[in-house]
Amino acid sequence: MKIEEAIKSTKEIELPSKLLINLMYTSRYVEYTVNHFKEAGITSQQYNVLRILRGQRGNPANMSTLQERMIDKNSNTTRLVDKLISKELVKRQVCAQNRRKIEIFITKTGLSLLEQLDPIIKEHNQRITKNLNKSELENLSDLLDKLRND
Amino acid sequence: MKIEEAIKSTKEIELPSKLLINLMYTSRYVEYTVNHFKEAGITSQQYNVLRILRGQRGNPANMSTLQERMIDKNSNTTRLVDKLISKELVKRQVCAQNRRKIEIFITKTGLSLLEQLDPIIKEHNQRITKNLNKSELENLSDLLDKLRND
DNA sequence: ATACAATATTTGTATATACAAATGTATATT
DNA sequence: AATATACATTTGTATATACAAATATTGTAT
Repeated sequence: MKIEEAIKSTKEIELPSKLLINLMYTSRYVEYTVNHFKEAGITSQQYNVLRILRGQRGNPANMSTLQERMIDKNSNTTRLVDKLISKELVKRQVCAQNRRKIEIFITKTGLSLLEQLDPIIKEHNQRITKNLNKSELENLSDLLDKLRND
Repeated sequence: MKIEEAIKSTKEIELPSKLLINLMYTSRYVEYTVNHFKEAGITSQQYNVLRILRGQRGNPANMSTLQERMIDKNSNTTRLVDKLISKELVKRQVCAQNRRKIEIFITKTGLSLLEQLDPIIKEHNQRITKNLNKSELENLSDLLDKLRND
């Protein structure tokens, strides 16, 4: 379905606006199809933080690093991490070198939650992008990169 | 900047996941660049509702129509409309034919707020998409349509 | 050493969102 | 007509988000 149809727009929208609406609409569409996180008892933001922490391969990340790498940068990282701590998926400790900094580590429990989600998410991601072949996926990703290029 | 760089991913991500991350990241990126709404005292969801109502050209929309056409469908439409009413940007009345339904109209104040925002948003949308030429924009929009096609 | 600015994170408070349950209205069935 | 079912929206409640102000720590200049 073309985006104009999807949002039932009557009159023609100019190209830049149309594209941006399409971008946000499609992004929301993709997010709505995901419910693995809810089943696992976390939010997508929390998942995102866990992924960043796993990517650290044993090294801790501090708050500012998390904030910088998160897809949705507007969340309140302190409270987001609080939630993960209460679920025992991460732990926190004050940085010995600089006590303003906090070091966040993913726990064993956190890692095994991710491992449990990995195949489900992989399968889902393939399914949701199934209409596009490899070169279209690459093309689309490149165009998004180019859009952001500032 | 390539998406891997943007989110500082160390190891290679498979294409479908990479694309979906890029999609969400870029969508958020675009949203963060917008602050006209805040200046106008509304949220982007509220703006979205106002746009839908203007698109009705004098005809009312009811709650379910708004919900269906909104970019972000998970908002609580009742309360969102409540906010707009308190700002006198829309008005609501019970449908005479079917009193379960509520008819929402945009007010003169709502319309002139949109008119005031129109050129600002148009200019901004052009600026934020300036790295892509016409055919790239079309191509990108088509790929997003194709992705969603179910 | 003291004062001051810079950095890193947390907290307070207001607002928004998610989602199930409740309400009120219309339509269909007996 | 009474009852059940479907429909459209609202409300309750828990949680999340936004963002400014506060706190704590460090580095730097006097």
